[in-house]
Amino acid sequence: MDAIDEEIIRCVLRNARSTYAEIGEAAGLSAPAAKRRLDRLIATGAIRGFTALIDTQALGWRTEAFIEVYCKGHPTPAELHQALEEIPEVVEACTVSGAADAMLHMLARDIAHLEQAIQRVREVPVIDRTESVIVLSRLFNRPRL
Amino acid sequence: MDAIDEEIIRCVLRNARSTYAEIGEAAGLSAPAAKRRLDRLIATGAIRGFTALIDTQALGWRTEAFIEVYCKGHPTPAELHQALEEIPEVVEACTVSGAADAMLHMLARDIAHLEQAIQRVREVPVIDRTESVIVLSRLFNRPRL
DNA sequence: CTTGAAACGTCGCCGCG
DNA sequence: CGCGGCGACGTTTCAAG
Repeated sequence: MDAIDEEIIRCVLRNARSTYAEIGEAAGLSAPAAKRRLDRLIATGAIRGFTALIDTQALGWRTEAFIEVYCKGHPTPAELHQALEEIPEVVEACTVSGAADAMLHMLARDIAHLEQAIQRVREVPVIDRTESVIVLSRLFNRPRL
Repeated sequence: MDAIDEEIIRCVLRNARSTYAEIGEAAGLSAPAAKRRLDRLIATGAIRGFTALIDTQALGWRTEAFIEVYCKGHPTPAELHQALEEIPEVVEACTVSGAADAMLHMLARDIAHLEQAIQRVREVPVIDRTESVIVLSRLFNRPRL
């Protein structure tokens, strides 16, 4: 994990479909060397995968919300993980400090769909109640780093 | 935008570095046809780009937080956008319903770094105060859809 | 790092609905 | 006329030296 690896990460963060020659150029390496570095970053888990940035608006998923989750008792992170992963509208889930136990990021086609998905969250036995914050407009969403 | 395009999107969401032959196989198309579809999805903006999923833990960015932002007066989304985009630790920003005006998702190396970045957020003239929720553990983070 | 063979990206052309 | 398949050529990948 050195400056060259960071340069490679910056490159695939900007465009995951870069060729190894392009990655190598960005990092000052030949294409085969760039491939070995990238393969190693994937093998060690520093890079978890490659994905596309989808315009959810264009696909009709226009409704987004942050949901604060309050639990009954003290469920383990693993229990929450398992229960919430079953709900595809939950895009992101974290346990958090403060009054709430967890924070969810949810994505749905419309308000009706969101309501139905939140209903499924509330039906998780260990979850007591939720507090929703609806997203009005997404200002930006930066590729990390 | 039909079922074939959705299949292509699911494929590149799962692995943005898929070859056109793989994308085509997933969608029931030949490689050139898959490329034409993918190029069109990019051209129309349905696909905004391709990026890597980085294990931020492995790179020493271990501290994450959600920040509720309360503003003075009624700034436009554009004003907030411009001010917040200057702060690289702000990974995501949305205007929201409810008591707060905006919700930020921030990423930092450690608590000291986060504190310093939140300080910069507070120095934005239009921002009145912030409320931080520190992420304890990330349960999951799903590629959307 | 360089090499050479295999795989892939890319383009033009043609056929179909 | 848009859309998909096919074939061909230049480029990229990738393992061996």
